[in-house]
Amino acid sequence: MARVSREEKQRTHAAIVATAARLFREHGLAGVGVADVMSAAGLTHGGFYRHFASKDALIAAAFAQAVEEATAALAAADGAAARQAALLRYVDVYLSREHVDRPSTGCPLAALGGEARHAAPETADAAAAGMDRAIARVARCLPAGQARLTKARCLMSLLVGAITIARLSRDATDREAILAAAREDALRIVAP
Amino acid sequence: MARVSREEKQRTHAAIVATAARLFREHGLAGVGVADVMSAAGLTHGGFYRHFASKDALIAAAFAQAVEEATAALAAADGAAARQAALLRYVDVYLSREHVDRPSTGCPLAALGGEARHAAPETADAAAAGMDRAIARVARCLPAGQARLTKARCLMSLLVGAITIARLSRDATDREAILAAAREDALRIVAP
DNA sequence: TGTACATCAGTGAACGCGCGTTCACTGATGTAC
DNA sequence: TGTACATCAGTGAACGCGCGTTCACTGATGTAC
Repeated sequence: MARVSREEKQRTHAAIVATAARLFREHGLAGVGVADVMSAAGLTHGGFYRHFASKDALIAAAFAQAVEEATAALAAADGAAARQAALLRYVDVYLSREHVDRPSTGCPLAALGGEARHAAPETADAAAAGMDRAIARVARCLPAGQARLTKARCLMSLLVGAITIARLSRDATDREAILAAAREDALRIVAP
Repeated sequence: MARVSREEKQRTHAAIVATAARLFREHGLAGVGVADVMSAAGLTHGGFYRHFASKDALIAAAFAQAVEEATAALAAADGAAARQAALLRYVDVYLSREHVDRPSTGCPLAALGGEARHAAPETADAAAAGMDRAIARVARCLPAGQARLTKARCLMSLLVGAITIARLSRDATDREAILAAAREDALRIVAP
């Protein structure tokens, strides 16, 4: 194939990021190569550097994109009631069996938070910004006033840790128990 | 150098595991090579396979060793008062700035929990067993009866998540705030 | 207890594979006249 | 509006490096007599 139009390039760019966001969350940063992402997006690896300066730049973009998607519903909620409902749903989806079983479409903080520390500065920066954004969006959906940000930090810690631990478990009953335990405490924070 | 005595081999073995446990927690599983571990232990990489069948076998051993060390104080506490004190101290040390800054001697669940999922089955098994052991040891130090295991699962989730998130943050004040938020909730679980 | 021999922990070079990155090339897109 | 030329998205081969693993070798340890 040869040169494609500007819009086509933008579509290709978006497809690479979306594919990367999925694959990195599923197999980890070290477990996915540039060629893997490109071929999964239906391209050859040579063209990658027309879109990104390095694998780390792709990781940074994929991480930001994944955070954006995972918290979009929180940001979209308008009005006190809608916000609380959005947050309750967020917690419910977060602490679900589906989220444990399918990291590829879930929270990137839980899937990649540990690894991001060891990546290039730009990736670590993207991870830090994504984490801040996620916490801010959770905080936005908590009742105004009294320690909103503190509650959001606490809730996010609980959610990320619960999924991390549940994914490590080899026993389905234990995984459910971990989710249930976290759900109980999460609701105590969200809807006291 | 040539063949060494059996005791010397045991000492070498222990040194390799200890060095690996430190380096893996600090730089991640993919960030540390067999040669890195061996040279940090004062050896050459060729001898590695007299001790382990593969890098994954080393990771499994290092993970188990790290869990053992990180939770030894909990297992050693004897009597109701000593157990509660041990758990309070565990939470305090866990949610400290030092733990955020120095993963190399801290909890392997927080440092490697995310990555372990992508490793070989034996490594994932070691991680699962280590997680179970940590939760069991925390549960053992909670007041007997009422939902001990549930509380332990919830507490462990909170701790692992808080450190994961705090380590992502690029702002020292935010890191402290995350720890403080988690500490508050942790104490509500441990000493209601 | 002493001696001869087998074992094997540790060494350092080498192998082989994967992967990030580069590059010459193609031909459609975009632009200047 | 049409034409000539420059640009550049995507291709596929190749490069180079790192790293897990293997291997021949050394010489002290361990063992059999």
